[in-house]
Amino acid sequence: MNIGDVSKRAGLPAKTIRYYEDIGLITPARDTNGYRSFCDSDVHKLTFLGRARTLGFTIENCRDLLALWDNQDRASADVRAIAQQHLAQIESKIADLQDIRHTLTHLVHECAGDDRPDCPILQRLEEL
Amino acid sequence: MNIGDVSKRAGLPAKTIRYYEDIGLITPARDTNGYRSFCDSDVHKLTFLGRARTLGFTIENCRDLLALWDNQDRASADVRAIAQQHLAQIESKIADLQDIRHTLTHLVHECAGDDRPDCPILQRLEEL
DNA sequence: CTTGACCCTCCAGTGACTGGAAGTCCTATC
DNA sequence: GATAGGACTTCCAGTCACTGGAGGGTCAAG
Repeated sequence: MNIGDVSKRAGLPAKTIRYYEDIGLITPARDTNGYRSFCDSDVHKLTFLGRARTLGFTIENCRDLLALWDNQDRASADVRAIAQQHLAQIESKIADLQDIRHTLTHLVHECAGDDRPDCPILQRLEEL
Repeated sequence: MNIGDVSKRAGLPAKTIRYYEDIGLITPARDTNGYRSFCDSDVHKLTFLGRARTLGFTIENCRDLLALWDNQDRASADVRAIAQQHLAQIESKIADLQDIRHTLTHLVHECAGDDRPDCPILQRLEEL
């Protein structure tokens, strides 16, 4: 299977797939003409990667998850640890953004938003 | 005032301050020895920038906000528009992350997290 | 006169791609 | 057989907002 088909099947841009090969996440075979020749397992891995990335796992997380996925002797605790740590990061990021949202909402509400120059947003950015 | 003092006062790393000069956000004077010589207005601007960046405004937003801040004839509506647009982006990012959190929480709860290989997290990343 | 803290510039790297140039290969049509 | 187009290849550069480090100049204290 060529990269274009795989791209459609896995839902990843061809560029991204080449990049994943570059950094060693996949190692597709090559045809005599130099074209990458993907097998089902490659497509499977790429789909897996796409899902994991959608959930915000870093590439290094993905590398670890793929290794565990490949390893039949894995302990599910190892997978869970990665997911749990990632979850904690997501939660802290949400909290940060919620703080920011709070402040911004406040500022936007306070500002008249007309053609006069007086603006509490700018004032608060000075004083905050 | 030298960059070290400004760094403390504005709460920004010296590296960042040099970078902000590089990209034209500030233009501090120079002493005869080549050292940057910051005036109060520079420090004021840098503090403003620090605040805006903390709230997640992009550098280009900051550039616009600084210009409005400098411009006594500004309309507060222009400032508000920038803040409002940014707020919308923050809110959409929060929503995305909350979706991810939802899924991840689910997965983590389902996984036994013991020394057996069976792992619903990996399964779901295949199927999802 | 030396030590150590501070300052300077310039280059490279981060993460995870993405865009584009320049060239090869395959397939279909005339 | 020529040609047009699309798909594929590699390689280089750019994104965003810094950050780290090398290699060197400057300054104040002892």
